[in-house]
Amino acid sequence: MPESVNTNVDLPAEAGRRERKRLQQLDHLADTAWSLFEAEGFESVTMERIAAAADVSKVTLYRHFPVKEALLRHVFHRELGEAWPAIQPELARVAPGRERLARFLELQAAWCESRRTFLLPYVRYRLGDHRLTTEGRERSGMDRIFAALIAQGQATGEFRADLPTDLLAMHFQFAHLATMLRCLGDERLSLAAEFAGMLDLVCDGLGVRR
Amino acid sequence: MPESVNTNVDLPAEAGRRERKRLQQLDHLADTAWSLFEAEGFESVTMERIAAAADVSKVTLYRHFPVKEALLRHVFHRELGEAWPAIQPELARVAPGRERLARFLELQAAWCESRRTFLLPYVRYRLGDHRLTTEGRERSGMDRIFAALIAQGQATGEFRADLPTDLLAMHFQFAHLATMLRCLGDERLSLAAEFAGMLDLVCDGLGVRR
DNA sequence: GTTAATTATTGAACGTCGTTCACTATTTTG
DNA sequence: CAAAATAGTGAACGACGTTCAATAATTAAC
Repeated sequence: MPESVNTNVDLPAEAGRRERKRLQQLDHLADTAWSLFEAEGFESVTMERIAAAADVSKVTLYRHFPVKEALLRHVFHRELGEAWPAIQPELARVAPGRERLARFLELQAAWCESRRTFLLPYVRYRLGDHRLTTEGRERSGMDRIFAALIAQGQATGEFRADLPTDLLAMHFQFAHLATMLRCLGDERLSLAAEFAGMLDLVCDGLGVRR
Repeated sequence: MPESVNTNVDLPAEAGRRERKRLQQLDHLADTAWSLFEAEGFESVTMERIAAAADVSKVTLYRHFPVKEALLRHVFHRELGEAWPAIQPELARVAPGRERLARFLELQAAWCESRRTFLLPYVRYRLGDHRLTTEGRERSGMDRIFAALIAQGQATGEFRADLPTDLLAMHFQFAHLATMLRCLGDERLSLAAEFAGMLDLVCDGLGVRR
């Protein structure tokens, strides 16, 4: 009896006109950047050209996206938000905890393959990001999802509850990013397989099971 | 009866005069940079000023250290090499595997505290580094030590041997760096305590022990 | 021991990054 | 409507990291 997955990715929460304009400005800038990235590659495109293509001052672009990688983050985060309605029922089909995490990673692996070209700068960016470790701050979509899925496993007693969910989620996310980094550096590795191995290692641990 | 710990940190392996000069050039540049960092902080010091202070062209500096963080890496790595003779017998006193890893992390925590100021840029740099995931390449001192300590645990049967040592070491190092990042962002956290928690989590895993 | 190939170093110039500043326009609040 | 907060602009700036042609030192080959 699969209850609600409950991982609220994002709620726009309609505010004033200024906020609305800001959000569509974010989308406009990210869309412009993305088409340039696809046409010429991430490295080749400069912030100045993105600003020019979006018909916006460089300062304005930097105000919204302090570094180029943040544009990738916006696109990816938005894609996740759009795909979420389809993912959620898929997750609800399997048992919470480890099995559900595994299912999510499978879906994620497929998406990653389709974005492989632009994933490396994004992963590097996320790894160096403070937000991965600081609690309470605005977290990425992925972060919230991992935390929710892990909390479900804790609720069923499958995962240990003697450590805070956020700490477990942080470690899981680092293992996740590490695995992505590993696969991106070696074409021969399959993300799906490496994700499965990672989940096994993170759940069972380094030590042998007694 | 503690056998040899066997984690060969570095062997100079005396080569020609050119290599010898190169190595002392590395030390000279790193020493110059380090004294500037201590006097004015890591962020404030530019590569140009380091080059000037070392009486060397900017191009020469960049040839040896492609980014500023690599200077930190050189200093830290050298410090580890110098401290290693004192660390090794200390590790040999306790059982291999988890206990020895714990002891190493304790010693490391103390060293980290003394370098806290300059640790953040270093950790970020290492996280984004490809070498953390690619196999076979020249690895950092820490990487080699973790791999050796884990291999010892595998040899005694305490750690699982169904996955390659290098993969376990990679995950351990990411958990290690993640924990450091976490502590550096929150003054209230004690590195020693968080390292202990990390080891517990990595060894026992996310799942509850049956 | 002279020659040839490799490697280290240099200065100058360049493009990009990301920031600063003073200024204008728009939206929001009271 | 006035005051305050928020977006946007252009120009300039310091720093990053790279490129280039040219010179000096080391190593290898004949």
